[in-house]
Amino acid sequence: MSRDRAPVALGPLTGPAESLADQAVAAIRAAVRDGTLQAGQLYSAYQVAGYLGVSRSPVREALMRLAEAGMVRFERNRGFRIVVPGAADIAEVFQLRLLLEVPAARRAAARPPAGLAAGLSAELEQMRAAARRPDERLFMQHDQRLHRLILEAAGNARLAALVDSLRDATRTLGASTAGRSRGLADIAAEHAPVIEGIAAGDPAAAGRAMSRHIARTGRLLVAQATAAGRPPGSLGASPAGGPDNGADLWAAADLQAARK
Amino acid sequence: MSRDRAPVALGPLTGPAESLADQAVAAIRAAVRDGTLQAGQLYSAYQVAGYLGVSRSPVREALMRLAEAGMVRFERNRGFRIVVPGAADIAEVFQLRLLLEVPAARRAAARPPAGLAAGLSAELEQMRAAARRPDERLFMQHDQRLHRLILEAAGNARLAALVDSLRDATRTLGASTAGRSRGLADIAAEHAPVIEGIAAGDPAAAGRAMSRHIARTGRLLVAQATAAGRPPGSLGASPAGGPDNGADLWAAADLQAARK
DNA sequence: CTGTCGCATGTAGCATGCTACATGCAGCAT
DNA sequence: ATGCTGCATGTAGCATGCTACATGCGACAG
Repeated sequence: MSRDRAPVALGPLTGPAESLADQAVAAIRAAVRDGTLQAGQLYSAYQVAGYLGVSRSPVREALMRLAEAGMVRFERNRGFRIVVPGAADIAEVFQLRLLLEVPAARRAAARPPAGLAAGLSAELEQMRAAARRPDERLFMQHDQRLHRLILEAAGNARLAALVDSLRDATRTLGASTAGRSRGLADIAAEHAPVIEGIAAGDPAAAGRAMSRHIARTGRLLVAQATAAGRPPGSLGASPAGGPDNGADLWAAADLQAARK
Repeated sequence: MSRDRAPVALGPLTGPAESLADQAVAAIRAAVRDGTLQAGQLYSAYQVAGYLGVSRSPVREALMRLAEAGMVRFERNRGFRIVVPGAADIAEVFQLRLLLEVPAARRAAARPPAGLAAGLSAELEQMRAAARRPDERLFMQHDQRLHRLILEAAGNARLAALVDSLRDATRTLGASTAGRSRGLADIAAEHAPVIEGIAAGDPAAAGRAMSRHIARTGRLLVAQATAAGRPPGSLGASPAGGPDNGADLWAAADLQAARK
């Protein structure tokens, strides 16, 4: 090493921490949120590329990632479509979220990192504020952040990433549920006992509360999808499924059995 | 509709059910299994494309999917590397498998589809046969099939796909554990109580057996990765992790708590 | 002998060209 | 009128061209 040289401490620049494909993913997610890309409608990677001012490659890559998450679906030589998850899809996603997020909440309560409870309370407060406006987009944003804090506290990065991916599959549902805005405050309230359980270091309570919250949300969305059928005319991919669709989120029942 | 025409019933050809990218994924997985692509070594999409006789596009796509599963890692402007999972990675994967496969086993036992028990027994027999040879590759193949049968029986397609993806991340470990071939019969034996539990329609027993099996495997691999350090000189990406690495697969302990 | 620099080499990432194919619609036979 | 057929249109998927950059190595200054 050289002798005298001003020691410079610079972040390694992180490189292009955000490749065009990453940006495209974010842009498409945003476009779906605000309705620029409507669910059920057929689009092409061509137009999206032009719309974003980049070539088709990164757009295609972004779409493929989202397709793997179940948010979009490719139709060979036709285009791609924003997927409206059917009741069966919603049930699957929420079954998985139960399996993953409930233990995460327990873990977070058992070994809460410093400052976790404070961060959670802050997010909850933001959710309540957003519910009062009401601003559903903002609400969902803080909801996601709250859940993410818990998942990260569980200390398993893959778990957090997985749940993020699962949320993508049901992302179209949040914005499309008009008239449900009245329930935002209720949804926020469901998070309170989770936070209390974590703050109190009570894994069982935190897990129970999280289980209730997710199961309730899942049941509501499944029922909504089942009842509404296909209101606008979009076709929700409902592969198989059968009549006992969702099986009332068997994981919830499964957890009950395990807790016996 | 026309009047008289022989009604022909042909499968819709499934289209190119196997795109080049899909084939590339399979080929790369196989190459990793049989050592054509060595873990820790640096390769490029260029050479793989030539090796497979296709262009870089589908190869890149395949690599990106595998990267998302954690099997390979891209290094900007350098190439890609078959990831040797560190102890922390292994712990994460097996935590998740516990969270997902244990409930799946319970569900399969609670609602066993027709013929499931028979199929499971057949796979187990194949595993035993492979253990006697011993043929580790064949063994692992039937092991995966057995697990997949259970996951599919749980009736959640995403769950099955997820676990498949998780297996990719630890795929390099199976073939590299020389001298462990003696334990193949033991591993096969661990599956027996799972099958019995499912056949008997006893969810609790099936779940317990599956939990033991996965936790044991995970602990073994974590210990192996921790002890061996880095034998050949390959660098296993061990981001953070700390000393309490793996935390003995907290999910296992978490399940104990839940079963209280 | 040691540390630094410049260059050749090779890659990921992005842009763009090319092909087979799925669909919609007009024209035609019936 | 009605159902089939051929073609124009537009897309996914694959192949290929292009650029910035990360690294290894050898020349060279100190």
